[in-house]
Amino acid sequence: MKLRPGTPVSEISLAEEFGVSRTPVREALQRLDKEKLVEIVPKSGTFVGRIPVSAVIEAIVARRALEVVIVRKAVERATPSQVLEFRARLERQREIARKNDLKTFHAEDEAFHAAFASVAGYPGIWEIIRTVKIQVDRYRQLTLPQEGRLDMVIREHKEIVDALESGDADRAVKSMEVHLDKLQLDIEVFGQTWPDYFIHDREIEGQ
Amino acid sequence: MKLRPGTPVSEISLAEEFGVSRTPVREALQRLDKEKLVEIVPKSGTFVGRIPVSAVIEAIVARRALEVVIVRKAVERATPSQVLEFRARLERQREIARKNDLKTFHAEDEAFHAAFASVAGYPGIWEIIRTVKIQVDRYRQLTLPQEGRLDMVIREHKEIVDALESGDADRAVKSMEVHLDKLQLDIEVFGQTWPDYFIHDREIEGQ
DNA sequence: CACTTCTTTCTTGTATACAAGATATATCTA
DNA sequence: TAGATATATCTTGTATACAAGAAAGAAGTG
Repeated sequence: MKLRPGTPVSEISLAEEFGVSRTPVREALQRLDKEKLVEIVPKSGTFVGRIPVSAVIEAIVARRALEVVIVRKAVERATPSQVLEFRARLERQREIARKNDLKTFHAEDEAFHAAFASVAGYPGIWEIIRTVKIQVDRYRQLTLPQEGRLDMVIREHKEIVDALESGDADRAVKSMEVHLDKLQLDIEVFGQTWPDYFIHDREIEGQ
Repeated sequence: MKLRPGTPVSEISLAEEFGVSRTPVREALQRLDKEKLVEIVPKSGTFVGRIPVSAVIEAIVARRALEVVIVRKAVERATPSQVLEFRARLERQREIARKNDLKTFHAEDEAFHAAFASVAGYPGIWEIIRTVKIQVDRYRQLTLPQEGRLDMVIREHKEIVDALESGDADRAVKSMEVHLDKLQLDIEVFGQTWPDYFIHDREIEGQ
């Protein structure tokens, strides 16, 4: 994890680093504040955002619900060429997994899911998912990557693509649910291990 | 509709109106820009956002998916006192409907749905719904309120609460789906009637 | 030594001046 | 008059100066 939650990030130091004034830095930080990636405390300082535990839980729930809708629509609209593109993606994932390149694999995984949203004609819904996913990804960066996880993910992806190709919407939805349910890890326990990195419901003010 | 889409809203005029400088106005406008409520064109001007047709369609789909999750969880977690609060809300809605106070009714309707999210323990998901809902609400302000619509809404609300009270999650979900499906109006036709108020997919750039 | 109080220094919040591009207007030219 | 061109004026983008509060440190006090 590059920047530990709670680490101060002052506007002026960022401005100097990027060679610009405080104004554009401020605007960028305000956007990040809204996405809960930083916490701006008036007259005090700006800090790398702690991960709101409840947000992670809700993000997983929300993502699941939205991806189910996406995959159902994708089955309805997918063309044969698009199905073949998914096959290509699966093969690419296998190649990346062989090299054990986690960073690239994560990017390709995200592209895989984004592709379903694109096929479904729901780019806006993917945008929502991408937003809530950020906190989940941040959380997952703290967990150790499990042995054989990549191959498991690819098998689940393949099952979804198989269902897509067969045109079986219910099966595709079921596969997607199975795939996404793997994200439900023991967050509460984890939040107690690195308490400073997380923020619990009670601490959240306003809004 | 108070401000017609496309109407220019300059930073300096807003600053004078509120008696502050451009800086805080800019920050507010940037937030609105992200929510697609205004469109900031660099070096040109800021305008009241046109309603992205595709966003409205996707918003309805996304909201439906998320509210289904919410209502299912709400049935699971609702306490008797919370059920009674919903009964009180229904009665209040009837009172407002009798006065034909559309503005208040809309606020109460939103509070009704927000209450389910609260009971479900998903305030963050409601925040997502609230965000996507904005464009839908803006669109609906352009449609004429239909005769007897309020009574219909209340009946649908009552059906959801009845299901909640009986603890029948599937029935509650079904009722919510029926309720929300009423939002699916003929958007495409409408977008052609007032073309300037809307923005179609092709016109959207970047982001 | 422990505690309180005051001062200094840091942070973000706001106002303002200037830069740069887009757009509308006026002017020139055929 | 019609069109093209140049100018003026508008907009947002950026830099900087100052204000106000928070936080950390120093100094005083028991």
